[in-house]
Amino acid sequence: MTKDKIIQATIRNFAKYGYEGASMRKIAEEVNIKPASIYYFFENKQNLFIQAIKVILEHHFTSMKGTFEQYQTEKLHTIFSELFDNIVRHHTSNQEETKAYVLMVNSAIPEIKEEVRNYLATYNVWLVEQLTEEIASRNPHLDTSEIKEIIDYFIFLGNGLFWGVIIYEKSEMQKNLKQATNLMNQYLNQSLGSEKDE
Amino acid sequence: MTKDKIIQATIRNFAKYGYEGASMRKIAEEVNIKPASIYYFFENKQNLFIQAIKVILEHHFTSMKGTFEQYQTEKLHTIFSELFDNIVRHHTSNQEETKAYVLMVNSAIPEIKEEVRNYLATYNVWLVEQLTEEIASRNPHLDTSEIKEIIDYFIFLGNGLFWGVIIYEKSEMQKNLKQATNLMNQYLNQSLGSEKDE
Amino acid sequence: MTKDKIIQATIRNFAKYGYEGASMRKIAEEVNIKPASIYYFFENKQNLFIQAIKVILEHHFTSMKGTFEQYQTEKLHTIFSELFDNIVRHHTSNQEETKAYVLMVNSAIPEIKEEVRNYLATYNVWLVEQLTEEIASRNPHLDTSEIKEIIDYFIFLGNGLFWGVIIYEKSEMQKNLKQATNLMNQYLNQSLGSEKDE
Amino acid sequence: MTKDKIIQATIRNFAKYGYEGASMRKIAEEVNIKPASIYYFFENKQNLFIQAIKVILEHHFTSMKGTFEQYQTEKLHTIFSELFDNIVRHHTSNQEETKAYVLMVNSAIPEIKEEVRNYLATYNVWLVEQLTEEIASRNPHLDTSEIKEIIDYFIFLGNGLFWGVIIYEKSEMQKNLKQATNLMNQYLNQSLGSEKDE
DNA sequence: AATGAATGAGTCTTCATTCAT
DNA sequence: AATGAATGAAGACTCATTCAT
Repeated sequence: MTKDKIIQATIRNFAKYGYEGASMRKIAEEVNIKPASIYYFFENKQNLFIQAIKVILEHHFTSMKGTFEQYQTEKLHTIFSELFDNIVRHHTSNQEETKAYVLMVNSAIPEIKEEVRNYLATYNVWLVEQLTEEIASRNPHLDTSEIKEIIDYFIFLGNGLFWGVIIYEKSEMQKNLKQATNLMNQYLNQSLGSEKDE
Repeated sequence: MTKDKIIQATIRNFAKYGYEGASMRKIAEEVNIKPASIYYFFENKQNLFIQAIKVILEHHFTSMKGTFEQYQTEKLHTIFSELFDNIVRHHTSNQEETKAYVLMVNSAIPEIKEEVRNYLATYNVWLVEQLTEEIASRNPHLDTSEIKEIIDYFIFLGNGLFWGVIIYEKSEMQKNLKQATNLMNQYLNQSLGSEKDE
Repeated sequence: MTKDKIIQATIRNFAKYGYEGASMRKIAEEVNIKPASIYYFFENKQNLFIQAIKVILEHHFTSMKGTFEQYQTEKLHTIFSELFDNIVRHHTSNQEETKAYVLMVNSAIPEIKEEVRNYLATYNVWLVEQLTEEIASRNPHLDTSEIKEIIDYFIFLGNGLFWGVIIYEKSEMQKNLKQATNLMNQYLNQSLGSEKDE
Repeated sequence: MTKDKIIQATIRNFAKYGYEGASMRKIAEEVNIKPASIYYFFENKQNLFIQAIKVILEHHFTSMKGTFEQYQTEKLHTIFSELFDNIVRHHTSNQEETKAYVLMVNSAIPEIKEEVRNYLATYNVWLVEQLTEEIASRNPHLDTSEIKEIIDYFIFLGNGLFWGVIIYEKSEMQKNLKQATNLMNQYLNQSLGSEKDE
């Protein structure tokens, strides 16, 4: 479908050139249509880019949610480790979306920045909710703030992984992945005491 | 000096709008000169931006080097903790340079990307050299690969801090800073065995 | 009927934006159809506008003719006064058509200008013929050129009324209407001598 | 000077094609520069047209004021007759400005319409003030409302002349001019009684 | 050291129009 | 009778850059 192809080309061009650097002409060229035709599907450039962004963010959410649901019943160490793994996997295999995401985060277009910041907030809420439940059910003795701290460490390590994907080659990320997992396990073990977390 | 003012305006505009989004006209406006005047000091747009980038990277290097030299003689835990602290301090108090840096890393302009990648490599070599020396002198029993592993963990945690500065408010970074320090200390303690590192 | 609705929307848009400023898209929007659908009824933009113009001019002619026939048998003063009244009434209650008319008169589209100039000429001939007959029958002693002069004064005062409708509010036109009538009566009385005009 | 030439070309194009029909490219062509160069002198299209309009209106005011001052000391009949003469002379010898003026009066661009409406109001105030003084000084027995009525008749007849310039050829306007003068004199004589107005 | 004037190339966008359905 | 999809041409405007002064 033409509309989808336009979105995909927009993501590619956004990642490569940024919002201002990307041009309707180049996007059209990649879809093998004329620039004017884009305006049949999208109101204007900003609108097109916002819709492209929504696709990227939904894709990210779907990916993380899928992983979470798949490993929900495993032990905590596994859940965290698999989530780390998915962060790296998702972003390395969707490098353009990831680069676009980095550009969006500080976009000069308020609507774009807003869109991403909102997503980040929503995603965070979801993540905290899900993880809180899994941690609490496995460790009834932990209070809310202790649980929140564990999650915060997880998120912090996830940030390290994310930025790694941006500056390192895909192949180098295995090392980072192992580091994140090690540090998280180490922290978990200490934090949960000597008990097993099941 | 006009030339410096142009560089500073360029950094601000680069951070805000990216390379393509930044315009000679706006930069000139901020310096209270006419666009044509910029060409007295800089060959062209690309050249101007490359020189601005050099200023940013040198500034970063100076900052990190300063911290390193200041705490070089302290114990390892302190060195790492102070370096983390400086990462956060430098980037939060130079947000525009930091945002510009994020844009440069994947710039569509090869010369810009190259410039940053080269710096990153150089900086890394310097960091590894310095840290290797300090770690080795304090832990003669560690072999090269063990030392390298410690440094890698440090860098990984530094990446988490860096990305945090981009997406969180300045005030939230203290939590991240503590997390990085904790994890590093924990790792160091385990990695260096039960011995003191002095 | 769709075709009529298109014509009406065209008149509205012509009045508001002029020929070049009016767009097929906006016209279609006002009729709740798609631009492509207009082409089922009209060959192209110019054709559509010419047909809209014809509607405006026919409407004007019908209006003036109606008034003339209604008061044909009255005394001259009344005929002129009622015609003035109708000029004001017709144009104030069809402001869009009137504004469109003003734009047409000097349109850059030769076909449009032509259409209106032809109408103006035809209308003038009709008016002169009708008025000549009525004046002559009531004043057998007047020769052709004397009659023509009376008509010319009437037309001149009508022009003043017409332009008044364009630049003044509807409410202000009563004053103008009275002025035209006064001046015409005054002129008629002097021109026809002290005799009654019946 | 380039800027002036642009203004003149703008007036010509505005008169011929209207605001939307006139294009920066055509204007530039007539001045033998490139469209981009216009933007060195004028912020944008609207701004350019507003400045062109100001030139037209100032020109009109200068013209009317000049005539008024020249004949100020003559008897009333002469003043009115010369003002009529100047209305016709000014508008026939500046047909493009006059046509532009007609388009402005109902422009879809609020700023343009506003500009002209403001001028019309200001001009009217000036005219009424000047004429009031001259009429009053020559006819001390007239009260304000009687004076105002005379002026209103003058303005009404002026409107008829103005619209005549738009729809008739220059050569036909002599007849209109004579009609306006006759009607005004006739009205003046009746209005001022049988007395001389000096 | 700075700029007024100018421009070619390119930006996003709108427009009238077409044509298969 | 109507439209979804598409486009060539043109619109206003911006941009980096030049060059004489």
